[in-house]
Amino acid sequence: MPRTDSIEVANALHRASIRLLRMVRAVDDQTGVSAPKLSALSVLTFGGPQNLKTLARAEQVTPATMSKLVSDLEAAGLVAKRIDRADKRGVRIEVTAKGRTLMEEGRKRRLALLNKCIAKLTREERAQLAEASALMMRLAE
Amino acid sequence: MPRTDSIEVANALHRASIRLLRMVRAVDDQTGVSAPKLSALSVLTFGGPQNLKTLARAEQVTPATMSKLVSDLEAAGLVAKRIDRADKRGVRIEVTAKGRTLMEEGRKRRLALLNKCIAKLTREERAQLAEASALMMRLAE
DNA sequence: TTTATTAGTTAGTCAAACTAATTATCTGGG
DNA sequence: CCCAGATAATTAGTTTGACTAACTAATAAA
Repeated sequence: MPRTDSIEVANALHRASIRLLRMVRAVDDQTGVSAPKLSALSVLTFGGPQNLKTLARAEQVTPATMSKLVSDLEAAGLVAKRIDRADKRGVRIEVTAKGRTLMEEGRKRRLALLNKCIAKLTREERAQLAEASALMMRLAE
Repeated sequence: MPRTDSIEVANALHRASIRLLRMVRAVDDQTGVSAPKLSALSVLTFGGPQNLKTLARAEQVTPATMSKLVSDLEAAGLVAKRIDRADKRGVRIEVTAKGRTLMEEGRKRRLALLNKCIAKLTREERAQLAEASALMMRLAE
């Protein structure tokens, strides 16, 4: 039975989170695209086309930082930029077919990894983790 | 009732982990010491004095990277280095009193944050998170 | 219509990661 | 016993991603 006082729970969660993210990153590295770029690409894939400022805020970086990430993604052919017709200062950034393919391959790789670990858990344990995720989101609100 | 298939659980955990670490980092930033340095300091505090190679492995960085982190920590008076008597190639790195104080203050700040969130959970929810942490560690083995 | 604001980019800086090369020390096989 | 090779740490140099500040271009407001 694990300890349930705040500080112990927090430390355990902290360590576990670090480990988990490290494992996922190892798989994502295989795409050849860095984590910050992959993350931005993911936002564009699942959140749809958007302008630079919105994307920067979603990723919690400055517009200047995002500008560079996006221009690198564009050079790699993973996103396309187009000037916003309504406001010519703005750009509309969207994922290309190549970008989508890369994301899909990443998803497959991640799934392959999962079949080697999460699948080993029982249905009950998976449910436990799913509920814990919801609690963690509530915590960090 | 959250979904329990692998890919959904994994995505939920991934997002939750990112959020949680981001929240903790905001507090740790107040120490004025960067996350990588703070992490190394933590290993030294709880794992005791050790040589550079061991510390580098614990933090999963190259000895070259750790060498710089440690020399910065030394310049800040948070750790002390001493040549190993048994093997003069090696150094013994240990936390100073100042380093311990900083860690302790960090712990207090983190606790203060926790009293504003984890404490809001019920005893049962905390137990749930504690068990989930253990599962996450098993996942990432 | 002039002034202020907003969107994005560019330039320059910094920290932290890496690899490769260097220095100093240790160790084992002839 | 001693030298060749291994090992510990550091140093040099590069890359990436973060920042701020300064800039251009376009829009909004006075």
